[in-house]
Amino acid sequence: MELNATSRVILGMLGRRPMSGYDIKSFVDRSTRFFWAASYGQIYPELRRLADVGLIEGTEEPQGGRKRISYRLTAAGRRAHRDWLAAPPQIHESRDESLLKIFFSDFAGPEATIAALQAKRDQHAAIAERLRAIGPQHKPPEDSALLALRFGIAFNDFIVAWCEREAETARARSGQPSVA
Amino acid sequence: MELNATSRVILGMLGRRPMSGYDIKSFVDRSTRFFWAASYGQIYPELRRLADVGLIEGTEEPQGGRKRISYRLTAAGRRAHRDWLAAPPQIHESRDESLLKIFFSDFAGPEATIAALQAKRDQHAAIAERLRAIGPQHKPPEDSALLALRFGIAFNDFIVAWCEREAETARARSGQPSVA
DNA sequence: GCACCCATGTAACCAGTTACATGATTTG
DNA sequence: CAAATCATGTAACTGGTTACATGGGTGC
Repeated sequence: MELNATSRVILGMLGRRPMSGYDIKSFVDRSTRFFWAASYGQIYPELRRLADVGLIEGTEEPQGGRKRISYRLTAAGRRAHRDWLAAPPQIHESRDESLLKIFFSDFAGPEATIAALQAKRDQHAAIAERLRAIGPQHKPPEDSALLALRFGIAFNDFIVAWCEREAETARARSGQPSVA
Repeated sequence: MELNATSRVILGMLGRRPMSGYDIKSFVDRSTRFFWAASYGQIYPELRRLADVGLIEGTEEPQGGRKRISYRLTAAGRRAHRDWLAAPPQIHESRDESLLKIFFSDFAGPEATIAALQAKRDQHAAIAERLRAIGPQHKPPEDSALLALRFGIAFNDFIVAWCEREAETARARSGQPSVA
């Protein structure tokens, strides 16, 4: 029963605590979004499929007249999630337009390379800032989730520093003195 | 005339030199693949579309009885490419299964977190190695392409070091002494 | 002669986003 | 009472990969 990409994050989230589809979506948006997104169009059909194959089970828990289905892992679901965790990671895709621009930038001259480096710098500085902002709000929920957050921050900070350094040397090379 | 994602890499490649669809595909596979992939199923239809809207033009240059269409940028294509380079980067997507595993790893206990860190480390060490291998083969073709390569290497090296550091502290925390 | 590379192209499929429909509840 | 939020769900679309079909050229 080949699990697809979205089911990984669903199983993972339900491994933390029972959740509704809505909960999963909003939690993903506040946590894994930067390296693993999911939309309603994926989540709801996938929840049904996972329930059909017995990896999760849903119980209706309406809040007043507002319907709500809370899902949790079954024993088989816990096993599947554990097995996935133990298996070597496969997927590592990225589409990085800022890096593509750097790659091609000398088509428009050395100033374009510097501009592309600065644009990338700014982009990652903004992400690092957003990641820092979500840090304190969740008080230590689970260790490894915070570890992933720390990774995101460290990693974006690294890119900011790298871009600054390279822009500096590129600026120096193209004759313009560095700071003033 | 909204350009799609694949057309960016096509325009960029043709900005370096005239190429066939086959050339583009194999060059992408040896260069931008890690941060911007493209498949034949995207490239060939897109070449036709770009030619239809006048951003590129193709000339048939059969090599013996083997057919071959070489494409190059038109003036409009050069303009479009330059405009794109100058615009702020938008797309920055990633799907990182190794980080998702770190995120969820404490579901299976602290040893699982350490294992996930090591798995991520190994993955990026392998990528860094592959990037280093392609470095010298292309002797400085264009500066900014090499800059992007250097970015890939630095960035993967950083992740390797980060994972090692975190695995170390995690190991120390879980009682097992670090090296021996 | 076989395997492999050059070269173009498409059909079938899969994954995923966007935008909408629907409706209850809460909050200002 | 309006707007935001909770909540589920789907249809239409977009983007993309995989796998195949086709055929000539090159090297062993």
